Amino acid sequence: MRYLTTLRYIDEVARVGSIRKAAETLAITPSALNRRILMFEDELGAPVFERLARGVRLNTAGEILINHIRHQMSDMDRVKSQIADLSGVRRGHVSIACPQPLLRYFLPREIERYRTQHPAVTFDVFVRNGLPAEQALHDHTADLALLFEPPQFADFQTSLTIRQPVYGVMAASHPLAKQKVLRIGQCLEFPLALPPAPNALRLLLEGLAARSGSRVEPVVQSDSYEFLLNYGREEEIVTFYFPVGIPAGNALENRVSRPVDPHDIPPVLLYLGHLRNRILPVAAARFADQLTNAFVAAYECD
Amino acid sequence: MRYLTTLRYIDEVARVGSIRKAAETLAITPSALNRRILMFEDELGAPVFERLARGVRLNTAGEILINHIRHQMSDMDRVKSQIADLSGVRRGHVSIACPQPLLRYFLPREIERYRTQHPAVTFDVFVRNGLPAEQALHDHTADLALLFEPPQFADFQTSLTIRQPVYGVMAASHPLAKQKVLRIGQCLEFPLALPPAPNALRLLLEGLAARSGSRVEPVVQSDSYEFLLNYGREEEIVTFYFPVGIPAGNALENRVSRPVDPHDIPPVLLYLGHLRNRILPVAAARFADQLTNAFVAAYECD
DNA sequence: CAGAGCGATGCAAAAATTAGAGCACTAAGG
DNA sequence: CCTTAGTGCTCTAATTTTTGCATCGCTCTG
Repeated sequence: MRYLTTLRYIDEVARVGSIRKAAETLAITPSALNRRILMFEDELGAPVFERLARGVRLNTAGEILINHIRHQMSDMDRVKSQIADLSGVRRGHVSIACPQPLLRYFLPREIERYRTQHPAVTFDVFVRNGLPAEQALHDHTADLALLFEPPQFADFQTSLTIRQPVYGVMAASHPLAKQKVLRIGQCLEFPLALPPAPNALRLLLEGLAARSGSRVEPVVQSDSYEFLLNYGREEEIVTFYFPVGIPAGNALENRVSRPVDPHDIPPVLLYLGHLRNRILPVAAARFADQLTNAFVAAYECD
Repeated sequence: MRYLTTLRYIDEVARVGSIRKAAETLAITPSALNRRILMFEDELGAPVFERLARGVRLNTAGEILINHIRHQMSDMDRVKSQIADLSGVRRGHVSIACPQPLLRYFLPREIERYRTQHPAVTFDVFVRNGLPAEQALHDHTADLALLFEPPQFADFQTSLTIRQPVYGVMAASHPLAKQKVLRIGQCLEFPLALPPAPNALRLLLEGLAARSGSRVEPVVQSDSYEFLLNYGREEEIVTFYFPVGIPAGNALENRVSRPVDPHDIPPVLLYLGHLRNRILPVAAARFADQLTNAFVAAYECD
């Protein structure tokens, strides 16, 4: 949209922190870009950027403005998709920030399902959990976010909470694999593979261990579940995972998953939500509906 | 704001219903205006106006768009006032739609009070009740609205409900003036001066009368409280009014007001609110706060 | 203290928007 | 059935706005 050019420029300058650099990616001369900004500030009646020796930075007014700008731009996208929607085909774009376990099978399946119905809708999927995911909503890089950690910001609007009991994952030959339900005490006796500290599950386990006087000392630590799940085919390693990451029929290749007794570890909560006060594009709203239905059908939700 | 020019033009065309007419008030050639619109529609990928023989009219896409445009424009105003606010002085503009009784003394007093603190803030006050008031919010002619009728549209966000017991108003020489509290049965025995039908109070009285088998037959009927209150200085007329319209100390010149027993007529509700999902300009939000405080201090509120 | 990097500015060139006149069409009125 | 007034649309030339280029002055860095 042509009339948003100036706003788009300002957004880019704010992101990059330099008029010259922004000018490059915008395929425009720094001089032209600079003038646009000066004019805009003049019209606004107040400067938007602080001029520093090494570039520019948003001042307080700029922060207010950039917020408005991003809101406005994504709102225009929504309007466009809503209008395109009138003519029959659903077009549009959905951008999602979510933690890794969703990427294993739940989200791919859901997106495929959605796209068979609406092939003109495109998707962006970012691996992000907790604060970064909320941040993505905030700067409009994502329409929807899923968090394992409880929302931190007031402008995260939770639309669904999904209870995710913790599952232990191990080799099929593992001694624990014979049991239907795992007790946490047993699990902790085996070598563990765990994600590092600011992770919801990790914190939960550490809290639990601390209460019983012991400590969680994983032998393998990684921020990639991909890695954790593929490690320990031979060792008697135990790791943990969530139902959303485990296909129906327990089909993790060469690994098996067993629920941990919920009395030992309470279910972790998965939050689905979006930016408060934001009207989602049609495609995103519909996809959120579909996700909600899928979650509700498969797990306990609120 | 320069970048909003096209949007402003489209808004005007939508209001006037003709490109040529809009061009006049916008001080521009119809040809230029027409091109802007065509270009915009082209960018958008869909027409916004239906072309009729006598002008243009928004189509469905246009309805969606115009809503976005108005929202966007008033949102920019808000941002501007918020930014101006940073530099110390509170500037801005507040636009209010409210029913007549508020204009008598409550609103003038409150606005004056607000303006002594923030002289750079200007006000628009429109006499409007019920649907027209909600409509004013909807097309962004008003930031705040007060209604005696319960809100009809889902996008009216009530921020305060004020209970307004009904008062009977009559000449000081009127027989009923001797009483502290009026019974509705007594009132209905005297000639009445009332507003016409779609009025909250009128409907209330008719409902009451119907239940007791009688009918309300006013001898004088007017949609102006101004008139109703000034009529009947000599006759034994009774009319009704609300506390918000009655100055402290009961200082209606030559008239007296007495509460009707609340068991006979339940208090009428006055709703203060704004458009849902709209972030109000600083000035409007602050003024709404002040109003709320004033209402809460003087009347029963929820 | 020199150099690199930055935003601001003056001026001419390029791109865009605009005005003016005229066209094609529709709906009413005689 | 024709006229007339009103509408949106289109073409070209004129005008306004925006851009690019070269350059300045400033501030940090090494």
